[in-house]
This record gives sequence, C-alpha cells and structure tokens, in this order.
Amino acid sequence: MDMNGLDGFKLAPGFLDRSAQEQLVEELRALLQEAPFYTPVMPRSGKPFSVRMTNCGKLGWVSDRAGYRYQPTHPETGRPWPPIPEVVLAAWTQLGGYSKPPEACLINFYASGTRMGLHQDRDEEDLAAPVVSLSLGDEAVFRIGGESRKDPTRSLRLKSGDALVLGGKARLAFHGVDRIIAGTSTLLPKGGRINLTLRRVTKED
DNA sequence: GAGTGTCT
DNA sequence: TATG
Repeated sequence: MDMNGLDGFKLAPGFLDRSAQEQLVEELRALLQEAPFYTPVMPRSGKPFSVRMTNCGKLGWVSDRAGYRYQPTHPETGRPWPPIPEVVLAAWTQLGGYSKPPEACLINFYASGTRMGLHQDRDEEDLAAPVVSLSLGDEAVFRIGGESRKDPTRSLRLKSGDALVLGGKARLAFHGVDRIIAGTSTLLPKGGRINLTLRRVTKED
C-alpha cells in the first residue's frame, strides 16, 4: 500500500515470484533438518507460543522462562544456527538500505489458528538498522500501529512472496499477526505460513 | 525488568 | 466476525 514509507514501513508486494518462493521453500526444507522448529515459551509464566520457531544466521532470537535474548545456538540441539539463504540475504541488500549485514534471521511457522500478539522488536542493540521480513504460504492478517501500544493500528494482508520493511519511524512500531487465512496459498503442501525476519543485532561485530 | 501471552 |  505505502511504498514510500510515509507510515514508516515499506511493503513490497510480490517481492519473490512463485519460482523464487518454491526455491526458498526447498532450501528451508534442508535448513529445518539442521535447525528444527521448536515451541518457545514466555518468560516467567512458561506459557507456550502458538508459533513454532527456529533461526538461521550467527544469532537467533529465543524466548524461555529466563527471558528474550539472541544466542548463537539452537536451544534444543545446542548446535550453531545454519547460514542465511542467499535469496534472503538479497532481500536485505535490496530493501534494507543498510551498510552492515544482518546477523539474525528468525523463522516463524504459523499454523492456521496461530496468532502473534502486538509487540515491538526491541531486543536489538542496533535500532538504526531496519527489520526486513518475508512471507511464504497462507496469507496473514497483520496489524501495525505506532511506537506506543495505545497508538491507532491498521490492518494489512501479507501474501506469499511479499516483503515488509520496518525502518525509520516504524522500526519500533507495535505489530502482530491477528490471523492466518487457511487455503489462500498452495506453496506449502501442509498449509500454514512461514515468516522470515532479518535483523541486525549488534552495532559493531 | 517484563515481554510476542490470553482476554472480550 | 473484527477490533483494541
């Protein structure tokens, strides 16, 4: 809707065409053998997230009873995260407009019925860097607001192949996923949605 | 130093 | 169901 980022965010509809999406899903299949999805839990309460997560890149975002943090290894296998696929790195280069490379790529799997409450991405030290995300599979009803939880929000549909950049004004915008619309994509044989989120974590390195 | 939770 |  707003490619110029007047709201601070930039949506690039159809950034990945169907064959690029298929190739990426193929790469993800191998990556997922190395770093399987797991179910994170909320700090303190231990309540499980409905999304399943894994990561690639030098650092991965994790949540457990101790809190949120970035770490270099998978919490269940103890192994380092696999490298970020080339196409995904290319999205950062083409859309991010940032000199330093991404360090973390969070991979979320949303089965139908999964939601993600409104939140800010603020566990990164480098808040000047944008957040770039790619959608694959079923459509998501995405909600985005402002820097305060009480700011008005609006809803947008994220389709398979779309890229979304949260930078500048929108870097700290509250956002979440209200709903996944089952049956809106044939990309993933078992349905659901995969979201890849690229972030720069540290300022130097 | 809690929080991407669940609630209506 | 959509919204906050």
